[in-house]
Amino acid sequence: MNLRELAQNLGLSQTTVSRALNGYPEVNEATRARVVQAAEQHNYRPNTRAKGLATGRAMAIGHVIPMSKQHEMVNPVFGDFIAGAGETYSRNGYDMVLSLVEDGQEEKTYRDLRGKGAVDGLIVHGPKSDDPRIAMLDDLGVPFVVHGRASAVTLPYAWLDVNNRNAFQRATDFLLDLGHRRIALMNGLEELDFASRRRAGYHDALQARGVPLRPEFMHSEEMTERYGYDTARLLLARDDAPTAFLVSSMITAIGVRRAIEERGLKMGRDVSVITHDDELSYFKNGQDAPIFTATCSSVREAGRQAAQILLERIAHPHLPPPNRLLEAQLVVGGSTGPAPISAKD
Amino acid sequence: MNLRELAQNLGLSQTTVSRALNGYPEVNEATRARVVQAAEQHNYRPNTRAKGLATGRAMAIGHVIPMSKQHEMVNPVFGDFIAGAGETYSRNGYDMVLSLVEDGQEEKTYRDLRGKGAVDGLIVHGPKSDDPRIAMLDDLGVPFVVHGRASAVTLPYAWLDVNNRNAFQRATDFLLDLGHRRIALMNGLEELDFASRRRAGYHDALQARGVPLRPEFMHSEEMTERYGYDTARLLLARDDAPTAFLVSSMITAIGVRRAIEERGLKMGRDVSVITHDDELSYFKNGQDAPIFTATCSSVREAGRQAAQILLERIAHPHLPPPNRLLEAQLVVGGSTGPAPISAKD
DNA sequence: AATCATTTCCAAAGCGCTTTGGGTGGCGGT
DNA sequence: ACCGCCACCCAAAGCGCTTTGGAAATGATT
Repeated sequence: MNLRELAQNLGLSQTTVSRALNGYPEVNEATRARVVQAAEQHNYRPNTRAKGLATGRAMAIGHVIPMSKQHEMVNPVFGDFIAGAGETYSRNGYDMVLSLVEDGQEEKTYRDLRGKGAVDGLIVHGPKSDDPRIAMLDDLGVPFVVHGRASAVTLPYAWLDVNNRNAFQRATDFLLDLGHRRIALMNGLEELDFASRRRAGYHDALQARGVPLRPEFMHSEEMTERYGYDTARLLLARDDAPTAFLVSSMITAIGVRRAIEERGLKMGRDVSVITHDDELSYFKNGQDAPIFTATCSSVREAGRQAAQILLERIAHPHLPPPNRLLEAQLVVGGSTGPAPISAKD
Repeated sequence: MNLRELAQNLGLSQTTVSRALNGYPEVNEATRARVVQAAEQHNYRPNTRAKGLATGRAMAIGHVIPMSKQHEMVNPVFGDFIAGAGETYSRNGYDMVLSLVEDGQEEKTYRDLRGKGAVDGLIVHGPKSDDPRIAMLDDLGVPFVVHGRASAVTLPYAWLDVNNRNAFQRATDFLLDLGHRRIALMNGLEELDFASRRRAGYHDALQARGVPLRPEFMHSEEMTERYGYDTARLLLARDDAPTAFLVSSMITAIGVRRAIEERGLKMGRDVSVITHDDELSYFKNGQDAPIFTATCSSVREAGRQAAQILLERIAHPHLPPPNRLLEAQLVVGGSTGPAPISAKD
């Protein structure tokens, strides 16, 4: 059933039917009711492509998901981020189109999506500190919102980010207050902006207390469970093993926990762990008694808000690009405790 | 830059330019080369919506991701499944459109996507045993492929599934061979078809050896880490605690491990665990020395193949719907061992 | 030189919608 | 009775592409 047929059916012109359906005022309410009812009855849905052609809007948002080439890994937070964004989209009649692209090939994909007219706006995932995509998209003139920031990029752009630096600074402070001095940082890949900000927070906290930075305690990799396990295992085998771990992802923290327990140690007593927690749906950190002490920030909520910002940006492209900085909550769980006396130095 | 401008630029008609670009034979190779070069130079991309309108094909595939209402949870396997499917799509020039929908609302979304003409085909995720979507899509006449099966549906439809029953039967046999008799099953939600097939495999293996089924050892929930922990904790506190766990997801198995270790027991010695492993990218079960004994089947590969089947189905809708049954590998890791003597009954 | 088949190109219709720029009829006001 | 004004509706153009049904030019054949 298309518009023409529907109009014929009703003995009205396409114009009138279209206007009735789209809520224009210049159509009799009685007529509108008739039209709406007929549309419903015939299960009429305006063809997106035709509508898009006529209006010049795609009513779709593009998400380009980078995929690490080496590990063929897609970051698990995307699932929840997209779930959040999807809520906002569907409430506003937008579709979501997804492209999974190998690391570094993203530019072409953005250009394509835009060039083809497949999307009205884009969300940029996983920004690097000096991410070239931002300048490119700005240049292309397509509305976009970055999930995260690109510290080295100076031109204004819309972003939504967690205050990673502050979160990790506070977490480090918390460990220092507990008497820990040998604190390992198990970061994500530091080409990614969020990771370098977290490191900065860790740095600042240590330096403020005069605790020297030890490169052998600072690691940076893709945040798999195995990375957590392997690295923690090596570190715990040292004579001067860390008494605390600051970890960038729940999944990696689980690997760390495995290494701790394998060694016959108890997390929270012998070794402390703080992790960042994106509040992934299948990894809820326990609402009543959190397992991990964690810096918490819902990536799903981030998705919702980023999408909202993007839609506003599409509606008002001339407005200055908005920014939103979400603060993470430091939630105390069972994975932290005072540094063991023997380890104090 | 659109086709008209490009044609004007070249002093050719739109027809010729279109044909040159789309590889039709009736255009001089020299002309074609000129056209292709100009298109490249001007960064020309045909407008998808216009193209779609003209051809009647959307060049897009829809994925409707069900989202559990209660837990607001999106199944973590979707990320990897979609990554696999995405590879196939992009190789074939298809886009992927995603809708996240509350459990049970999926039908409307399918209808919408199809009615709007937004997609040429659909992948059905998370089928229930008697899933109404299949009959509906069949009725709508839209090509689709089910990831999994719906046991109670009799009409022929295209699906791709893991042999869950066989996998869990073999896993149970493996545990029985090791002397385990008290084997707990920690299944996913049994309204989902895969879960009921896994239970059937578990049943069959136990009954073949005359081991009675014990309802108190059979659990079925959404596969979170917490579910694994909570349930295993309760079970392990029993006098007749299970000596082995058969778990439906790696994430839940991690919760089980946590409960085991918290009790001061050692996984693989005191308590055995076998889990199904979808080979999620961030949870690789260790390539050298697998942590868990597991029934392995790459959900990413499933995505690739399901997408492939769908594209073939779109190309040849008249062919009988193909099915593909993937066998899971039983990989022996460190989480299983002989049943403790004391526990033999 | 005339005919015919190929090759190469083109004009125009059409995909299903929105939107511009009116038209028509009824009503109140003068 | 006339005018003007709404309220309601319509015909047709246009979005950017593909595709049908030729036409013109070229080369081969008689």
